[in-house]
Amino acid sequence: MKALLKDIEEEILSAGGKRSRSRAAVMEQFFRTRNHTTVEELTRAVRTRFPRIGAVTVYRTLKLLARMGYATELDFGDGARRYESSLSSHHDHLVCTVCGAVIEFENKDIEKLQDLVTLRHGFRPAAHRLEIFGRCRKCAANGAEGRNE
Amino acid sequence: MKALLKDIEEEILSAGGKRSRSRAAVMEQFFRTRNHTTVEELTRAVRTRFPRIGAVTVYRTLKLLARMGYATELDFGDGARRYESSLSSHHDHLVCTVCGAVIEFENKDIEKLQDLVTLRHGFRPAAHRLEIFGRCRKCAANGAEGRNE
DNA sequence: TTTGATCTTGAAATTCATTTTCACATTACA
DNA sequence: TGTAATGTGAAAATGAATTTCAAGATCAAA
Ligand SMILES: [Mn+2]
Ligand SMILES: [Mn+2]
Ligand SMILES: [Zn+2]
Ligand SMILES: [Zn+2]
Repeated sequence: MKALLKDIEEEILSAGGKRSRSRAAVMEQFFRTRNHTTVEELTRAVRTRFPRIGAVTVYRTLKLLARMGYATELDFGDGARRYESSLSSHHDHLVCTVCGAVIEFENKDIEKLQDLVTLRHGFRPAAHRLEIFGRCRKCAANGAEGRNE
Repeated sequence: MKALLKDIEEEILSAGGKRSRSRAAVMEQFFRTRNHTTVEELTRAVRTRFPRIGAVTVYRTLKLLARMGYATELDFGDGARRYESSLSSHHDHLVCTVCGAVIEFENKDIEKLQDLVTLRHGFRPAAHRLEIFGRCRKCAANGAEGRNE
């Protein structure tokens, strides 16, 4: 984690960037915070310790991390872009439309079938996303209704 | 197609709505137009014949069709919501990040594996989306680069 | 038909996430 | 240090989508 931040800083430096305390604070908070966070959430979290850091810097830092491959941009269709660290291996998501819970899963068989599909179409895949929306176990039991019902 | 529009009108009526020429024009254009269209595109198309129809009506009509189950909202991550008729059977998409081409595919095996995944998590799926981004055959041959490279 | 309650429309205003701008601060490096 | 480049944060701008509202259309009951 300490090493990770150091690596990223080095990479920024060798790309002509400079170090910055604000950015370091945002990055540290990001890798520490729960996954699938929004800019707004992360900004609030960072500000408890560094009240002067603006949301713009959070936007910029997350975009930078995404460009560098250390973060992945997500969109669960609720109006706010979400980010997750790309250190954990690739996975897809079950999104509960009632309580917002996000369950991660990984399924090699699905991925293999995807490769077959793209191959069949002469398509060179670069990325994919699979999101399944519905009710999590708890919310299904409650009989609660989601945001689209 | 004529019958479809009639059905939708009836359904709107019996739900307490009223007929409207503008909405009828938008709906007809929508089911006639190419798939995966944006509000902006559809508005332009409708306006060639009914110049007084505003974009707001197109927004409203598409939202209505989506709510009624006749249209599906899509998001290919390029900033504009897209819609497609939900009359054709369920399918997922390969999206070329170079030329914007969209290839539809359907894979029952993938869907079955998805059901296994949700079952395993006690998750009640209501909808899902699977999008694979990359280069279509033509753009891959060209060696062209996409919007994220 | 006329009436009047209700729905629909389109322009303008608003919202909201994100991006851009810009003056000032910070950093790297000689 | 000096200085050229990058980074910051507040405010302004952007842009898609939604809301508001006054005027227009539709429908069922008289
Ligand atoms: Mn995740
Ligand atoms: Mn499609
Ligand atoms: Zn839930
Ligand atoms: Zn292409």
